[in-house]
Amino acid sequence: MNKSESSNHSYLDELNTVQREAVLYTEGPSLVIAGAGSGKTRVLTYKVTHLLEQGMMPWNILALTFTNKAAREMRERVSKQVGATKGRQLFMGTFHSVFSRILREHAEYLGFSSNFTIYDGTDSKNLIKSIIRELGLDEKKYKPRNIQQIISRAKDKLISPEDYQSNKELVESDNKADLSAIGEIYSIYWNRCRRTDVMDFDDLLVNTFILLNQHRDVLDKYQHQFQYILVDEYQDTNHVQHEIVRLLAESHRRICVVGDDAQSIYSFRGANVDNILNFQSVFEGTKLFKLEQNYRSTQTIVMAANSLIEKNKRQIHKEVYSKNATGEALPVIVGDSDIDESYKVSRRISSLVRNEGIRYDEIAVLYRTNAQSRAFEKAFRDATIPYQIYGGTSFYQRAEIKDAVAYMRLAINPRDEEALKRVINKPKRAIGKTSQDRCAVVALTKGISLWEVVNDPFGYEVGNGKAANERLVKFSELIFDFKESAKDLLVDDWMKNMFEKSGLMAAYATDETPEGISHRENLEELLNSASAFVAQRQEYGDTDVLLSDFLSEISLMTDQDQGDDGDTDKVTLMTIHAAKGLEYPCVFVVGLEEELLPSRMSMDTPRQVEEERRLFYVALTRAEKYCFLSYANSRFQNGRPEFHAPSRFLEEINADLLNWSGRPRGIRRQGNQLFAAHGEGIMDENRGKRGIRPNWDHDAPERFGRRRTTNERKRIPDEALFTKGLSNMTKIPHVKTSKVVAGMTNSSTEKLSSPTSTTIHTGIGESFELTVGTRIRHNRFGEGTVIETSGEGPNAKATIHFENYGKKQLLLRFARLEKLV
DNA sequence: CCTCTTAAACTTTTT
DNA sequence: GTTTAAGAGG
Repeated sequence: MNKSESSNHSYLDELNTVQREAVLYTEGPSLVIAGAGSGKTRVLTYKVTHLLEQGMMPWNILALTFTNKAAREMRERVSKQVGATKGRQLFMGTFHSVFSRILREHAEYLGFSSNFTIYDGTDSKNLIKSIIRELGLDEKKYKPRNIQQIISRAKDKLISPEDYQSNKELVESDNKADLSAIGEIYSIYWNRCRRTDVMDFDDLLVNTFILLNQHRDVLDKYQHQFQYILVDEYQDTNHVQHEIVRLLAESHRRICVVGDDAQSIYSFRGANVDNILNFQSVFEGTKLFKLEQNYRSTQTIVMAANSLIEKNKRQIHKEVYSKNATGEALPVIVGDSDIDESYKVSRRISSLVRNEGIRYDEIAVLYRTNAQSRAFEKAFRDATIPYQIYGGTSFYQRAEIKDAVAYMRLAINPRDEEALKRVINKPKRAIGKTSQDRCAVVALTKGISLWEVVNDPFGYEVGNGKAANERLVKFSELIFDFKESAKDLLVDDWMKNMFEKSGLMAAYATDETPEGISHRENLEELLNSASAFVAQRQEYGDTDVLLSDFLSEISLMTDQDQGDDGDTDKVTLMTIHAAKGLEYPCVFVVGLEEELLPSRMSMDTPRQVEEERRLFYVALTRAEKYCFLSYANSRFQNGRPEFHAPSRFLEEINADLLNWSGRPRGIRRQGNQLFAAHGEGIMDENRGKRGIRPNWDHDAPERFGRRRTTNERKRIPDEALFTKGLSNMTKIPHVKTSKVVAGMTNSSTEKLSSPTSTTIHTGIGESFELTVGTRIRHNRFGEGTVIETSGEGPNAKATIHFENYGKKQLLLRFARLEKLV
């Protein structure tokens, strides 16, 4: 599809008729309904390019997305067309990041400082929790998470605490639920945030709305500045986002929103499909463009997805079609258990790689809940399939990083209570719960911030002993020092200083446990990222790169935004939500069972089920060539195996488009020892659990594409891994995937070659020895080499150098190691 | 005031 | 099965 880029308007040749019309229409409001895989991003980026070529200045274009990643990618693609300078000047980002910029600029209008703190979900939940406690309410009844959700929904709908408490329906329904204090909690939460110069994620939107709605001059400024507005994924906007967009665009009405109602999957977070369904009536005279040709998937996949989604009632009618290859019916894989499912999928993947020439990085496994990843991780490790997981705990969620960030936040805004509580006694300063509680009580009764009390515990007569108060003063002086130095030190220098003076690094300095080492490394990584940030900003001529700059940058980062892990050849595992907007040649949609997809939490109302159906639709339409579906007859959930029927959505797909047969042809025909060996691994895995045996007859697709010849097979990218596995099998078959289940003994006398070696006994009568130089694999740290062994029996330890995590000492009793050969 | 042990909740999705 | 939080004991 890519043509030469010599001509200025070459990009128009790369568009079909509707796409081109959508790009060229810039006079009034437009709505682009973009079916899955219909070139939505292409339209958006070319539209920006087109506006720039018409002579519009980049800073006059506002483009809003939902993820930093989407914004970054769009900017990159536009930059390729118009150059990096213009690309950089575009006003492009997530709702939250763009609005936080605007808010910092005009914070004083709202009674905030320009350095206000942004609370993440955990912070706001903790604050709500303390408020519930302060009010003497029962935490079992007022579940912080639940209350947080209710407050968040209220904010989405622009319901202020006053509105909330004077709204009869809300008050009544809360009373009925015996949760009559919610309004009060909301009100206290709201005021506490203001008093401590804090905004949560919702506030970034709500306060932007208030700013624009109540301050005509500010609204004028931005209406004038943003001469054209583009919004991506409009189906995922909530009410307040919609209202802000409406305000910004109402004067010139040069706005283009793009989205697909069939892919609306965030209503649990307040997204309202009505925003896109009613867009034409909000902006009268809106031009509607429907992108219906799918360029991504085979005809079969598109038809399967269509047959599913047409079961939804509320939607904008469209007919997505594909002119790609017909493709094959979607194979359905049935597992006896969740474990069996994962092994069948893993074998199918191995087969695709070996026989179809598919690379690992062309494959994605999509599931409803993160918890489902575990079984696949295990199966992939056993089959030596490289993989990476999207989501999970992000860098910024790690305890030591949160500690460091808390110090950073305190230095910018000492009134930040959550940060203060987090590090006031970290590392240990002998400021215990009692001292803290006394301060909190004084702050509460006097209506001042915790920080003020900590600052002057003597003056406020906190009630602590002299020594305790002195420790508080010492801490406040430390923070004050950080605050001062943050004004002129470069972030990375500041951070180095903070690590030392706070004692954060020292706390881990002598800790030689793997955890301690990892904490140090993470802190160093944070420092590195600060240095990189400084370097990058300085490249653009910014000389003073201060803590406040860095902090506002990372406050809106999420796990989605990092660790693309390079372009390594790995299978990707992620939730369906995380997969939105992505595409893969080969997709496995797994766990297609009732109460999982649809989720048990979302099957009460038709509306919820429709959203679950859309979720499945999103999953299906990620696939380009191959789309496998799978479910398990039983699954470990809540500690016990549960049995669920196959998902109703499977039956909703046109039966002709599914392939249930799954007769094996691949395995035996290949006559490959490697596979058989993996089979043993599977049996070992299942033995003693539920007596599950691998069922060979269900593996391997009926027939998928053309088989590779032997010669072709030799050229596949992952040859090295393949042969490694083979030689593995021929040499020490039974040891390959042996797991450490029981303890181990020191058997140094037996080994002549190495004075220190440790035998690991596995639970199934096998054992292997750990000697210096042994290659092993660890659950979390990946592959590594044994450098040293020590200790005996239950205290046996090994020092191992991991390729990705460096040197770590592991207590073998706990470390589940696999030996690699 | 700190640390270790035990208990509980948790698993739907996230800017 | 995991991780985080509360409680007891030192």
